[in-house]
Amino acid sequence: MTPEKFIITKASEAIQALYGVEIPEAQLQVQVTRKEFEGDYTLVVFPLLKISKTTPENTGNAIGEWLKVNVPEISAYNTVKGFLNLSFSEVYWNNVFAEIAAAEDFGQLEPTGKTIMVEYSSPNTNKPLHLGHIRNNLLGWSVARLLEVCGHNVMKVNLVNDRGIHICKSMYAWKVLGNGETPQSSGKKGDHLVGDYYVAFNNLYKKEVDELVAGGMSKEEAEKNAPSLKAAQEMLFKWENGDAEVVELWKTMNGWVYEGFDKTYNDLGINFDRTYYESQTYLFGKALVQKGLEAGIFEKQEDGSVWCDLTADGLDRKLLLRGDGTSVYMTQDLGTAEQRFAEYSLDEHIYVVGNEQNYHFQVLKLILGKLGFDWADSIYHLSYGMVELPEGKMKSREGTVVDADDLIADMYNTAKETSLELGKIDNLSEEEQDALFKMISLGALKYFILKVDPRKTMLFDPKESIDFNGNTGPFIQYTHARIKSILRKADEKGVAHTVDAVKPDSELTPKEVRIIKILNTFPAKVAEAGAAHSPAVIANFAYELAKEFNQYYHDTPILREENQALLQYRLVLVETIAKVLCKAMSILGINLPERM
RNA sequence: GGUUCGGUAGCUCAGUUGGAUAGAGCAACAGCCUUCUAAGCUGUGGGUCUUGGGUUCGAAUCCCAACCGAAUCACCA
Repeated sequence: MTPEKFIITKASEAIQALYGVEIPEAQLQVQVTRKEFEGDYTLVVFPLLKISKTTPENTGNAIGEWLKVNVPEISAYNTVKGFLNLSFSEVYWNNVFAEIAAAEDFGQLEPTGKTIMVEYSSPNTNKPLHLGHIRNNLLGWSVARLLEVCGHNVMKVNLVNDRGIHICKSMYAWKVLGNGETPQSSGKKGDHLVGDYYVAFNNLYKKEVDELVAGGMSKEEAEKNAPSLKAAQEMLFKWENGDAEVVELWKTMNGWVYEGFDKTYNDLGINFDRTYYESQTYLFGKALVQKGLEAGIFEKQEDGSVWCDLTADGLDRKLLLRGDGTSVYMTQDLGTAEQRFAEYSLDEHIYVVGNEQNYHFQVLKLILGKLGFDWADSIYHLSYGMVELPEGKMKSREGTVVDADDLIADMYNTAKETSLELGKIDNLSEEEQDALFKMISLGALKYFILKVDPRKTMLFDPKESIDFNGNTGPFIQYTHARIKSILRKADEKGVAHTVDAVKPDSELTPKEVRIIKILNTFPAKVAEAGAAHSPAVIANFAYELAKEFNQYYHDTPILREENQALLQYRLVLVETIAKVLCKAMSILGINLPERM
């Protein structure tokens, strides 16, 4: 039971005893006591004045006195205005800490038996990943991990957009301009190679349009009739009809892209339990449209196109099948959702997709509900904000995208430079150093992205590389390395650090009580983060804990403490901090080093 | 125009089931390494929480209106 819950329970007993009134627990408010007042937790007494029919001070004092006399855990109280500040006894905090320190896997919540699918990443196969994808990938992976820690069964899936006109554009450009270039022949990473041809296509297309316009054609006409676009459309048509040559080229070039993506995913430390390909799912959903037509939910126009009228729900009419009977994105998503819920009997399905698609998911949910699926409400669009540059949005056409691989490499170099400059790891081997640089650079990147509330648009300034000081991943990694260094030295000296050192009457400094309080909030933070689908909550928790440790470390002797009982207690305390930091950071996908 | 989301220190961000004097980091300035890792710690300065109303013992937080910004409203995905 959390201290807050404990106080609420006891306070309602107090009110029952003092005023003979049964009070709903929701009416009792407990918060952490502000640092300028004495106490651990504060009961807000304003809402109780109607019951006590006296001043806030009298009410607070009466309840405080009752609690102090009747509840052994509560050792003191004071009332300031309408706030009853309560202090817990040292015995209480020692017991709390002993439980945390002895816990097998503190912060891991009880299994819920629920199955949750998290779809994230979902790239197009015509260009390499950029910073926006990084946010998606890190967020998706981390939320999945967070939900595991919350006790759910989680399935991570990727839906690769491997077909469509955009891929055909790369394919066409490669065919006419590529001279058979391959990743092997050029040494380029596959996704970058294909991306280069996508750019080449657009240049070619633009040139053709300009020429047509110069020849007297209207801009609109020219954009439709440029030969390269016609050729790409022709390829898409051939692909859909199974043309052997086109399909072969499509397979080859997608293969290059997948190799490239795999490397980037691997560098980021993310993975999936299952990968879907749109080439295999893009026909899904047509049966559902038929069903909706029969049920009278959808309507067919004279040209054969099928629509869903959502104007009554404050939205517009939505197309579900084109006049020629081919499906659109929405059609496929309807079918895919049905298929997944049926196959895995999901309790929740989370889509990690940028907020530019809010409308799409609003419509998706609505239509699934109209089709009568009771699981329509179990769909959750984790809508995250864009990553912007100081100049504004990233635009591939203007060459302002921050490439994922470049960024990862830059971070690595910065981590290496900083580490070598500080010179604390000279005795590590080359391999160990390399692993450390990776860990630190990735820690900095992941923390930078994940500490921000997912819903918010965030800013990235390429000119100022991501920080390694202050509220950052490396700060927390450094904290961990410090603790591990202490523990190594304790082991060398043969000083024990087991939970046995924690006794009910162990003496505690105010700082130690504060640390125990913070540690104790971890499970609640995990639950809160899970409910909000926000790893940022965990990042903030880890930072607060690390900061608290660094202050403690600065002015409290640990290894140098001469009193053996105190020394051992403190070792257990810092070791527990390290464990909790590891668990918390594992939710963000960040590893913590033994030394740095 | 409709819908959705956002606006907190110079910059990047916390804080919103309504609570006491709104917090961190960066940047600036001033200190702390013969002592457990200075990627650290301490201090100083920096705020009409976009604006105006309302609700109440109490509002950054809830409601209404306005202003500013973003996204979206395709026979694209």
